[in-house]
Amino acid sequence: MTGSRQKPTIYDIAKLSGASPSTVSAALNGTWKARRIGEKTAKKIQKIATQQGYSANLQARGLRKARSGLVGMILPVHDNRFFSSMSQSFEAHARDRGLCPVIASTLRDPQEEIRTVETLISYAVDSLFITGATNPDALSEICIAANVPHIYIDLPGKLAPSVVSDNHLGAELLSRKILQTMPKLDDPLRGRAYFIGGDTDDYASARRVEAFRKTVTHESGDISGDQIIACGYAPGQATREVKALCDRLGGLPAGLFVNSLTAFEGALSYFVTLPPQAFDDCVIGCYDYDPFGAFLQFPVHMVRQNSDKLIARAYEYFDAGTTKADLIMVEPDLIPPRTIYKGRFAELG
Amino acid sequence: MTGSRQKPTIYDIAKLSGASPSTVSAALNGTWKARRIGEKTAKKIQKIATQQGYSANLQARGLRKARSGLVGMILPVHDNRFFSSMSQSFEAHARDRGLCPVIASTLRDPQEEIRTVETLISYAVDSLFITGATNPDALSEICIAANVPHIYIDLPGKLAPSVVSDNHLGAELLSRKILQTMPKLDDPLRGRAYFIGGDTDDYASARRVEAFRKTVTHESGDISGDQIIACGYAPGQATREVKALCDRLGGLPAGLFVNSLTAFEGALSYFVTLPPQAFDDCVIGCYDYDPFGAFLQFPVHMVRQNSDKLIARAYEYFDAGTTKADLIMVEPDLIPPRTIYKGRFAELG
DNA sequence: ATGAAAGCGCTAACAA
DNA sequence: TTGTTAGCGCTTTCAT
Repeated sequence: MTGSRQKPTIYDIAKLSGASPSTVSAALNGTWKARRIGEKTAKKIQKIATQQGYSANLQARGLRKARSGLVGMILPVHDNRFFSSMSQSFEAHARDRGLCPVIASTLRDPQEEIRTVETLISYAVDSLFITGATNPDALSEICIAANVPHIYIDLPGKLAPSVVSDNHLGAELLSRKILQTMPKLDDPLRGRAYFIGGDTDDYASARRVEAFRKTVTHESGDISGDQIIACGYAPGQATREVKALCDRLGGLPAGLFVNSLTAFEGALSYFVTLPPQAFDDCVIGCYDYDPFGAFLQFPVHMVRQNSDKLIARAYEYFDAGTTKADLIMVEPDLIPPRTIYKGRFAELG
Repeated sequence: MTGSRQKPTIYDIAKLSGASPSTVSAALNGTWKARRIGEKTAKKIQKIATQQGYSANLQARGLRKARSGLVGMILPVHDNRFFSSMSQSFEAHARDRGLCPVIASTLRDPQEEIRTVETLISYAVDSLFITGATNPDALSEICIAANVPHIYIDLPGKLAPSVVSDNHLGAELLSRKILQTMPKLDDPLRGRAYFIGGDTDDYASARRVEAFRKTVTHESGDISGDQIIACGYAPGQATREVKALCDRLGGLPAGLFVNSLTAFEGALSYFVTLPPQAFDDCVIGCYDYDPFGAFLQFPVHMVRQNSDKLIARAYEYFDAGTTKADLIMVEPDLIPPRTIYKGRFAELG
């Protein structure tokens, strides 16, 4: 069994090459030119290292240099289109910078968020990306105490820079699209646009409601309180509310702004009970994107939060080395019905 | 600026408490009972540590103990329902064991897979979960050389234990369901079941085709080669092939076994061009699950690979400390049409 | 152009 | 019951 041999260290390579450990170290970590090691020495050492299957112990290096080469990200769940595409981007950008990404989900549990941030800090992550935190400021305090640069994605923190999707703009685009393309109906109540789903305590939803309000008021002169049904994100609740709305109106409204994929799923489970022609005089929009939206029996406008752009901006912020707490806005994309979006990683299944 | 202070070490705590570093170490890492440290000493130290905001430097611990407390997983992409739910399970199980999960995607690039495995090994991961590898054996060699326990998920490796979804069983269940519920049509060609999508070079698909073959032969006495259209996973290709098939048959076949979500997406982009009644005499099944399948205008049976079970079995294997290279089979679930599956993390958006 | 040696923060013998 | 000490593998002055 040769398989159980230990991994070689710089001391092993030093012995084999006749050079000292520090020379080996320099030869192998790229600093040899700066350290004025002879080219032939360096090459020789590198050759031996390769032969021996040497690779640096990154824990040891991290310990010595007090930076690990790890970048951390915390998010609520992996199992979600938005967050998983963030992971994908986060990772790609980390690789571009020679860093090793560590992504952890916290299940929207404040305790878990704190524990996770502490764990990542214990592994000496060089910086931390935080998304979907329930209590940003508590996390910032921990990071600040540990001297770890951090940035919030999609949800602003007061104590650190943040990159957020421009919810107001996205909702405005979607609202306007709905209002401008929806049919004129005789029934005044059915002829209006309705906003469904989400929680106005939530930063993102509050901004979207605000934009919906503004746009509807702008286009139709006024808006009534019952046009906004912020019934939370749970699919079941959305199902009930959409059904109640349609029962009240005697049919689908002319316009429907659905404020999240989960609410959309809920609405859909009511929609499948409807005949196809029920959708003839209704324009539907969904804030959030899922490719399957393209395959429904009725067209639906979707807003796609550009996760890659959010992540890219965050990295750029760190690259720039700026230090003041900024709020960086990223515009979302309005996706026309029946569009199958091809993203950066679209060809991979 | 108190924020820029360094993190306290056991030496700081030692000074403050009057105890020695090793006593502090034991008091703070839980080994103090075994080390026969007095309870009051331990408590005092712990109190001071908390006050000082101490947390262990896990790199240093890892270096000393030669195990990092990290568990690695590599997968092709994050941005995929199956893999992201694997991530979710992988992480939950890691947490249960007090380990820190590091998940890396390799974009189905053999070079990237190797680089990533090497990186994770350099961080001294305690074990490695590998899924969707293009060249398992090469990765095993690296892991074996570095003495890192590893396990393959969903794709068997020859040199290490593997937990795989029982593709044969899943395909058999789905095939049987399709065959037993599909309508009897007068047209003999339309009256058959067809298999579309996937690549027979691929381990999983090969097993599925095998099961489809067997089941069809068993139920209808024989099978013709043109019932199997393994046209790859690309949506575009599936669109073309489904369209060609329907053109040839003069309508949808009585049964259609679609062999992946991506192929299904492709089929759907043809289906949206069809009138709803086109689906009246066609039973559709899809190997792989997406909740949006529940919202289509026609019913579709889906097979859900139970990612949580795959991961759980893999962890159990390590827990058991067994060493021989096993092949562990996990049965997938057949999901009836219009079912919105509620998983372990279903309530989290 | 290269080597010797200290030390990053922690744990684990071994002493006491 | 607790302290002393060596050393995990690496980087980095400081010498030479």
